Amino acid sequence: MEGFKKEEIRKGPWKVEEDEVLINHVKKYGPRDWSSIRSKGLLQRTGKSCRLRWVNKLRPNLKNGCKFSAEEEKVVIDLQAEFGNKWARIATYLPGRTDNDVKNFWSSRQKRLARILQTSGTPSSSNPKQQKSKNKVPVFQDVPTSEASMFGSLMEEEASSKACSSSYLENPEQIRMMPLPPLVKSELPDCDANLVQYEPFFQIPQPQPDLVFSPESHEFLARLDDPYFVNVLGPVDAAQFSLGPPLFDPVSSCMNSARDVKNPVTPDTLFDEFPPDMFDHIEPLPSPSEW
DNA sequence: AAACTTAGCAACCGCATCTCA
DNA sequence: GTGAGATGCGGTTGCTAAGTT
Repeated sequence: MEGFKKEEIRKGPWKVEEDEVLINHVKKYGPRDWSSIRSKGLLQRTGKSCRLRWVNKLRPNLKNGCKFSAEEEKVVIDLQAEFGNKWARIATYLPGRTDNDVKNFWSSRQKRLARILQTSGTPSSSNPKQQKSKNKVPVFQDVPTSEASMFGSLMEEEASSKACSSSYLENPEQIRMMPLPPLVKSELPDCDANLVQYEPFFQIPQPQPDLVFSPESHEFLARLDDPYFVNVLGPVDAAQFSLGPPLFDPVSSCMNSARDVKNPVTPDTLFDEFPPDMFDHIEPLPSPSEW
């Protein structure tokens, strides 16, 4: 029985003792030879599992338990637009974040967005109470992934930039014109104290009782089912969002305060294609500090 | 207070790529 | 050149805490 147990591969949550063993292994041999941990009988975990645990939780200097700051959010959004779902690559621009962190962050964000989309697409259910429940998170089944992803970014950025000023996405001129709100230190306990977030300073108009989409909005929503949606919109591709080193240094940017957002190289121009009342009825999103 | 929903996170799985004998 | 094992990556799942009804 004992021998049988030793053959078993343990799965599920890691115990503190297991973490200690893993840490000791890394101290001795470095972050490699993961499979030898099991073959030596140190842990009943696969090499893959050990590596994942180390990379995602035990590695030094991880920002565990710290929510994404507005700046980190911006970096993820920008780099996702440029690289696509290359989470590991994106994570290299975010000190202390893992690909898993980025992936989870993006996934949550997309779900939120999908809900907003669904809500906004059904004007008849403008009752907020109805909207909050019953809304199974829709997957973008009718919209090809790339389009859904792209649209996802943009939709929410528009909403969040108004709702919580998470970082950017008003056009540069507007940003320059905007009186800066008072800065508040993030109150998240484990976070980098240097990270500063804005208090919300935009207000989204409350939903109208009888919401009516403009003809432009109807046309736009109809396009969501069009597999060639992106083509319809014109030359919108990742390259357009490219930030390029001269304009943007994600590493330093994410370590600086939100005040330093001065390179609004964003998909703003794309919004020119959107009907102006497209987002009028969207409820404000909570600021990132409230997630 | 209980039931239900949602968001966030940790971990697993399968596939791709790399390394090395 | 090739095959096996190790490693890396992205997608997905399942659990839990918090919020809502």
